[in-house]
Amino acid sequence: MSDRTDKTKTQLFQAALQLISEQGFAGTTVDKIVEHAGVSKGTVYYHFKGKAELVEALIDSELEPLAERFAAVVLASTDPLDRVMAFVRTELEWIRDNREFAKILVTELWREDRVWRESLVMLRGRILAHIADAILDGRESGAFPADIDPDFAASALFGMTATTALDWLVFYPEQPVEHIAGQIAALAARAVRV
Amino acid sequence: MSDRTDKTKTQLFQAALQLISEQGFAGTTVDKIVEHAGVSKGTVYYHFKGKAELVEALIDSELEPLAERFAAVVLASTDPLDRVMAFVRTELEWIRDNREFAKILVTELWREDRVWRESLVMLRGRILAHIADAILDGRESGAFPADIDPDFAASALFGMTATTALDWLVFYPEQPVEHIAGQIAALAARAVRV
Amino acid sequence: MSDRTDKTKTQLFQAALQLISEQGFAGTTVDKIVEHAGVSKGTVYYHFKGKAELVEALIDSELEPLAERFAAVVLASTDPLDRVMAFVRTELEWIRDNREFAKILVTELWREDRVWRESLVMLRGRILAHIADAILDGRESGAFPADIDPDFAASALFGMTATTALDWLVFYPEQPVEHIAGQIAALAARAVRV
Amino acid sequence: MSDRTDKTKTQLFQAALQLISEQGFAGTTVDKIVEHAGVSKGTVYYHFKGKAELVEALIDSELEPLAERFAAVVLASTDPLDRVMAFVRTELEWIRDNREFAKILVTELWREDRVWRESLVMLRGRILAHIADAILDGRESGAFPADIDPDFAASALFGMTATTALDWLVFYPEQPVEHIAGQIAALAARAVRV
DNA sequence: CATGAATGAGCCTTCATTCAT
DNA sequence: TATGAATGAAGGCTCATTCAT
Repeated sequence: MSDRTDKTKTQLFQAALQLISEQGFAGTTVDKIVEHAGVSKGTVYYHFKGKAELVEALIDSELEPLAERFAAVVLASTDPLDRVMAFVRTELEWIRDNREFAKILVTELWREDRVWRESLVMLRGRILAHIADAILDGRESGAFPADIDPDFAASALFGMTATTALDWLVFYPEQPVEHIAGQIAALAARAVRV
Repeated sequence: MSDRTDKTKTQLFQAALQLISEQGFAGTTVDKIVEHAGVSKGTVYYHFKGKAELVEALIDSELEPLAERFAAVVLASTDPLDRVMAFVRTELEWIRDNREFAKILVTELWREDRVWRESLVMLRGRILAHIADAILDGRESGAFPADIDPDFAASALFGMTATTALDWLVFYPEQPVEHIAGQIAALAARAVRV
Repeated sequence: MSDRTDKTKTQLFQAALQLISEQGFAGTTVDKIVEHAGVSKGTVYYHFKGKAELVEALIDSELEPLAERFAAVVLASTDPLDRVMAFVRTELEWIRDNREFAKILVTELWREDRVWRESLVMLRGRILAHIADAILDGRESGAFPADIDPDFAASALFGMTATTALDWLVFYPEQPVEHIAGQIAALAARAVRV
Repeated sequence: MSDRTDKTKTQLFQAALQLISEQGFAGTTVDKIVEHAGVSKGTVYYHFKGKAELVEALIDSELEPLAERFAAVVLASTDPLDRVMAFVRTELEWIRDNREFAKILVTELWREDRVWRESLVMLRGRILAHIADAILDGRESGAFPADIDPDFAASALFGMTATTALDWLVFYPEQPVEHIAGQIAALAARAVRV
């Protein structure tokens, strides 16, 4: 992949990311994307099979670093609760910094007719595996309830954090992030402890 | 509103509900709806201003009973924890029985370009107010932590239940509902304890 | 099918026929057709599944009368040679009067990727069956050679007439039709004699 | 023209010939051709003015040998009927061996909007001249009818052979070639004899 | 109250061609 | 001599909406 190709794809990704977060996938036309990116329409179809594949590539390129960040964070400690809290904090920070992209993820994750769904599901699996692992550790060491289902709890913590953060950012954006973070952390910590 | 009007609207609602739950809002054309409903295309525009208004009316007609159900459930007890748990259980049951419609709600709630968004936000407010009220009671009675933010906790419990239930129904549909219910209830109960 | 629908389809057929005979199928855009027909673009897609289906319907509507004309002509006599000559003459006249449409038929008949190919092949079969029948009669009565293959000879006479007529009309349009007719008739008559 | 240029053009010709015979001219994109030929897209425009000129050059390169073959065959004898029959047999063999290319020729010959049409028409003229010459000989020697039009008859024989052969190959490919050859030869022989 | 033919703006995509390297 | 990224005009098609009946 040449430098020129690299640059063009980056421009397309940035334009698509901004527009889709603002107007959704269906509402974002290829015309708008290329106008924003400053390239011609045919360029999209030179680099990608179509609009959907462009978005798929965009999602992949955005999510790969995210998955790695989660992995690093969760592996940074050995204490189960620390690991869970680090995970929740990281998720929260990421949503705060990528609010629009996070909205895309939530609204697209359960749609079964999207070509990039597989990417999202795979990513979700990789991320949740880390946190489920930490919960399993905590359950076995007695720090977490004996009857907790690690996979399920991981899903619950992830979803609670995501939707709550979005709710707050969308409906009450004036609230300081620290307050949200503290509240989510407190709820999460209580939810898993014995 | 005559009987004939009533019947026509009902047919349109049923067709739209089924199709949108299967193929999304954008994927559901007016043509498909009227074909399913067994009426002509012009009929939609005789009864509604357009497709969006039809969906809005549909959502209103579906959600009103839901809001009332939540209100009744939460008011049925005076014990804070009972009220919270009843709420979670009701939400779970509703998602289980209206899985596709629940998907619509989640994927549409944060989209700011939908005409029916106001309906959804209003509904969310009404529902969350009940549970926030219960949490406030619990905080004041000492049953729940003193530093819990009722609005925030309500949002968190609601979101956790919704996303987790959907996760499970979509990704692991073979899991028995009882298991999900038990795990969500346990997490929720722990999350609000002192 | 209402009167209005009838009228619209007729307009579309006329426009498509003229344009395709002038510029071929691929060269004839839907935009051009609707402009010529005086209707809007969407009308094509209201009445037909797409451009190809419009052309298919057009071909069907044009060819049906042609097939009937051939049938009537061939059945008008009982003398084998008369029947064959009447067939050749009719084919020639039709090509002379529908020169452009005839070009379409020849250039499309052997293309295997056209949706209307089946229509053309069916028509060819129906037409050739009549002439093959006449040739078989002639063979059995001794008027035609004993070893002549009726199906084959029918195909040969049909093709000879068609390509020769087109050749002359396209390459030497100044030649009087009578000369062509006489020559073709003489060749055909000799070709089947004992 | 360097060796490299030669090799590149040959690769492009081979790729184009195969693809066009399979998918037609319009269905064969420059992208497909260069991919098949293993060269880059710009190469086509370095060696040719465009797609059409590439095809024109291809047709010229393919047809030149064919024209020479016809010339040689027709000139190999002095007996008019032998010459005519040799011509028909050669045409038939060529169509049998180049079935797809023959289809291209038939479907393109009457289209007036192709840049290579001139090539085809010129070729047709050269080929038909040979056979018309033989027929003229036969007419003057009394072997053929006195009122036969040589140009016309040449066109008729050529067209009859071509369309009949294609008909058979396309619609009844299981028929042995010998049967077709015998029938065409018999028809042709009868058609021109006194 | 209902119909359904007609509309047309807007969409995604194709593809021959250009041009800087 | 060759490359391949970029171009943009043009095409077929969708679909919410209108309107005469």
